[in-house]
Amino acid sequence: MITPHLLYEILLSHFGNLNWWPKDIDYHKKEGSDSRFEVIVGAILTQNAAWTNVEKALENLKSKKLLDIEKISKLDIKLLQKIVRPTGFFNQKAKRVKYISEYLESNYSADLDIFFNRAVNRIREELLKINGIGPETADSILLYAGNKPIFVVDAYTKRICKRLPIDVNPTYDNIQYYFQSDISNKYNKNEILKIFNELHALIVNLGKNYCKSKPKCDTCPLQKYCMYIKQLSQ
DNA sequence: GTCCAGGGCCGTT
DNA sequence: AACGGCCATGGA
Repeated sequence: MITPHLLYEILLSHFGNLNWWPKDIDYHKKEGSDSRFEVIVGAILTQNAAWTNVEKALENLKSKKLLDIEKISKLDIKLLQKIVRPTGFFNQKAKRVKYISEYLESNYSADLDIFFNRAVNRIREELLKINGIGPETADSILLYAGNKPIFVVDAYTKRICKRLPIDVNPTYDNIQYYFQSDISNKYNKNEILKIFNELHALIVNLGKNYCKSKPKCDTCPLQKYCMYIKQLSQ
């Protein structure tokens, strides 16, 4: 059996640190700027989209000085659609980015310190009520913008849990609970945040390059643990 | 031309 | 509860 902490060790030794979104807790507030809102917008825009396209949209927002909660909550929806166009599904994504901006503006005076400085479960429930924020987007926001110890499950994680001998029923909540409890039992509290952050990135890297819908098992770092390649050859 | 990327909503079964 | 259609651009 493969356990989450073992999966982390294997992938880390194979891929090394990937350094995705902010790795240290103080990153967001460097030099007076606050990149947490950029992470929130990025989490929505990357829904079923390539990150390179998300970067284009974020760059559009930055160059127009519009990467700001108050500005987006007042922004013309047509203009916002044009700005986020490269990420695909731009009609709904423009709405979704506007919804959460309006929400943060009207309920928290656009103050992310107040928004994030509460019990994790409460923030999560609130996020899930906002149209366009599902479990993965909510958890990405909690982990990568809020620095909360939440593990993000995505389509790759589910696929890998189905193929590898991992003892979990592969639904979102089951996988998340299993990964969080296993990692929490094996590591110190101050390491957990970094590991949740890194493990999600490592899994995406594995899913993108090896454990694809048409997998490349011959060079996969998990080949000797995996049973999927045996299923394929039957 | 085809496939698919760091999902979520909504309607049907 | 689980599944399918839909949303849509851009790079491989």
